[in-house]
Amino acid sequence: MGATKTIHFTAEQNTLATLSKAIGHPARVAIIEYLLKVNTCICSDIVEELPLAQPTISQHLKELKNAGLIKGNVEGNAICYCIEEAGIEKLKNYFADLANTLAIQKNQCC
Amino acid sequence: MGATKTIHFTAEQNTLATLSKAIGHPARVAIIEYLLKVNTCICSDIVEELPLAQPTISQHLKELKNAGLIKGNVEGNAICYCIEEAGIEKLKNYFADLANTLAIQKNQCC
DNA sequence: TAGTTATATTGCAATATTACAATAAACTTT
DNA sequence: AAAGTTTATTGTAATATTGCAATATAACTA
Repeated sequence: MGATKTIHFTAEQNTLATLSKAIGHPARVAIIEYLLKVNTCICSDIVEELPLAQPTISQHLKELKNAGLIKGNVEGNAICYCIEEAGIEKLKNYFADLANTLAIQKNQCC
Repeated sequence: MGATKTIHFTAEQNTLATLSKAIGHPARVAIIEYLLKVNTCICSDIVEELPLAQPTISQHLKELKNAGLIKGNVEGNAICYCIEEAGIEKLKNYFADLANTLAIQKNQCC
């Protein structure tokens, strides 16, 4: 055993889990925040910015890309990464709905 | 190596990563959604609901509790679990702010 | 073309996560 | 008290993640 039993859950549940998991690491939070800060999308000065080795950051970028939270365009010999709005939007909406439903129910428990 | 280098990141980044990581598993998404659905907070009929063994679910509940996404009250020999609004609220706000900043910047890249 | 720059891949070690059977702990009911 | 119910813990196996050095790949520059 040891592998997540994705088959048993809905596509929506798996999608949200994948997105959340992708942000579930401080380095990846830092990458997203850096991309947001520099606005104009920057390649890997991120390596300069974070206390991690280049291969490690490359790996984190790959995970964020796979999850649909960032996208990358080749630009000369560099790669221009930036935030993929759709992914952030999904997370925003999910938690907004969740919080909203909770508020309506007035959390009448415990 | 292999352990996350939490020390190098801000408390906010680590907090968000912890919260996100906690939802980063479909079973835990399913648990949150079940707790939301039944409203009145239910103990572990969750075991009946999910295709996972009782110890596995107990473990997932523990992680959600540690992350601050659910809370549990002892009620006789059972435990009444329910959603911890504060945790959901943090996630909601974070992603709302993120999406908002993105919208303002018009995502002018790539 | 040789050198430089930017990024990805590979291989590996350390650690964490996921899942479950078996068992324990704590309370309820009979 | 004995039996049942509910949840947590322990131990263990399988798998995944994190991180990096070394190396590869690709494009640009001189």
